[in-house]
Amino acid sequence: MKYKELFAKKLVQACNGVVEYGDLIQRIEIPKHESLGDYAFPCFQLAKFEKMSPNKIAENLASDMNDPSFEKVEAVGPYVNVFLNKTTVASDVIHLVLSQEGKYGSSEIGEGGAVTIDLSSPNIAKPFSMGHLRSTVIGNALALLVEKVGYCPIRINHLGDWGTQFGKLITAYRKWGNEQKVREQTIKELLNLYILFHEKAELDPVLEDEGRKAFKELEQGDPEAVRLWDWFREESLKEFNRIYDLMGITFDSTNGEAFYNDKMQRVIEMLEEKNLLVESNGAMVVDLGEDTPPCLIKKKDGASLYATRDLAAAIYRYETYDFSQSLYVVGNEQSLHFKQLIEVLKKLGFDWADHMHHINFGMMLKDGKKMSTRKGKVVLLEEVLSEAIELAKENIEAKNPNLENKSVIAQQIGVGAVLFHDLKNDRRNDIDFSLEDMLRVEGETGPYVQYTHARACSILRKGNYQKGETIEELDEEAWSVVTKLRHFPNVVERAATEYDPSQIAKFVLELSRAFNKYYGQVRLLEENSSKQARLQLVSAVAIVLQEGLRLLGLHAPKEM
RNA sequence: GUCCCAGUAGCUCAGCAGGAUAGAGCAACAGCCUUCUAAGCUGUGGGUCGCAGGUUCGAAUCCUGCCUGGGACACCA
Repeated sequence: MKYKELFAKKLVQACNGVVEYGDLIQRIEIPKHESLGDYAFPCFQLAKFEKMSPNKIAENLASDMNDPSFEKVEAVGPYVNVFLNKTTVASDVIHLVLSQEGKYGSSEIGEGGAVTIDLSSPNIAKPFSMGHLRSTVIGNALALLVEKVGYCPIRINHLGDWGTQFGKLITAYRKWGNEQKVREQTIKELLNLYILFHEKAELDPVLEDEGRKAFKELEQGDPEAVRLWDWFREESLKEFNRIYDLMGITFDSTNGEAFYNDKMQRVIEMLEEKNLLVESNGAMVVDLGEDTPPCLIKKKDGASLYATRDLAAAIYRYETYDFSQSLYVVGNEQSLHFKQLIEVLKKLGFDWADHMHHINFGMMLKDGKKMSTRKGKVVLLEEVLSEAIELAKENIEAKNPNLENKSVIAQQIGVGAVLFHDLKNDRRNDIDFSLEDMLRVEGETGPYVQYTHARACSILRKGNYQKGETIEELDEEAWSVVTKLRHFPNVVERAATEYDPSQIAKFVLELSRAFNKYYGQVRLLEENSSKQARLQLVSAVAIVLQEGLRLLGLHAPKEM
């Protein structure tokens, strides 16, 4: 929609080019209150150029301006307020949505460039906790968003399947493990062993050394260690896939940390070649100057570290995918790590490191504190999802017992509640875990938006909606709905360029609120001359809600 | 100690490329289902925008300092 641009052009004309178009369009704002119009231009700055009061300037500008797209232009104090022509605009917007359907809001900003997205990345042999939910859900939404604006997303599940923790686990298994028990309940039993290890290690620090030694064996290919590792990995993946299926998330690659095991030597050689590797307290590090702590590359015992593997992974991704951007959806607490990673890559001469972005997010806290796997203080995602689905089922039984496909829809709603709860706020905020909040279905929630969509669909079914009618006139009450629909492409663009799915979440909430209000004020199915125009608006709302929900990874059932 | 992030209504949060009366949801209270799904809508009460300075015609928004909370800071990831 070009109405803002049109307003800016008219302003340039009205002030005889005293101020440039670029300056003007930047200052145009959307008034806080609908009663003040659709766009506003504050005249304070102009008052400095001309020797006139802002109020006077606003009056002059307003009187000089008219266009068929503008219903009214008026000066209110120091502002020029524009009211768009509702009939024209509503007709334009609704037709655009109805003709483009799911493509409405799409763009080609990305020019087909590849965007690798490192997301989810749970640790093998540990339960899939609420903490990993955030990375999974945010990463998936970003993949969908980035695709919407013309990039080609590549979802990489960088499994935590390597590292000293496996040495610890292998050590624990050798000491206290019971094969039978592990076969029966792999993850649960492995978690018990992991917790046990840390309990014992507090009393007997020698265990830590044993754990490190076991990892070293694994890294060097010791057959027995590798056998255990393979087994743990296999079983864990089975469990993770069950959860990913539930959430409808797939990956383009599940190359975890282990995949880079044979690619690290090359990185170390590159670092040596550039004389970047220095010895420090027995370890090998890259010095990053005063402001940044050095990046550890190799431990005293020669074993690799997280940074080493991530360097190899970054290079591998660049060489494999030739990405235009590389995103890492990883918690706040790893900010320093990514800063170091990017700096080391730059020291290696890789300019593309500038296109790597740490998409940080806040932690999932429990009672205001960090959850710790080591102490067994984790909330299991699968349990939360099951509860949410169960609750959705109960709601359906109570409210719409004749619904078909109850269990499918209950799953879509239950999962929707959990995902939306994670996405609706700025990703950088910490979230204190609250099952109650997560299961909520009223107010600012996923099910509220889904419900609104289902209601719109219901109207369309009952009203025998036909495509292709023209819009003569629409209710006054519909204007805020039309305005929301009109803004959708801008919201998509902003959400994508700022890596911020919450903007989509907020948008679908606002659209839902506007639509529900309209729905409450106007009897949409009343037989009169407005009916077809109304149904077209309802159809446009349903399309945009569905697309907004899709971008967040939620389903939009037609009935619920 | 150094660095990063946050502090807005009882609670959870929007708003923060400076602009017109600071907005939602939840919770509380009061209404609305013989008519389109009440997972909804309407109304009421509730705010020194952490504190103190500064920049500006104008600051919740930008700058500085302080307070409070959280996180990171070498062989975990």
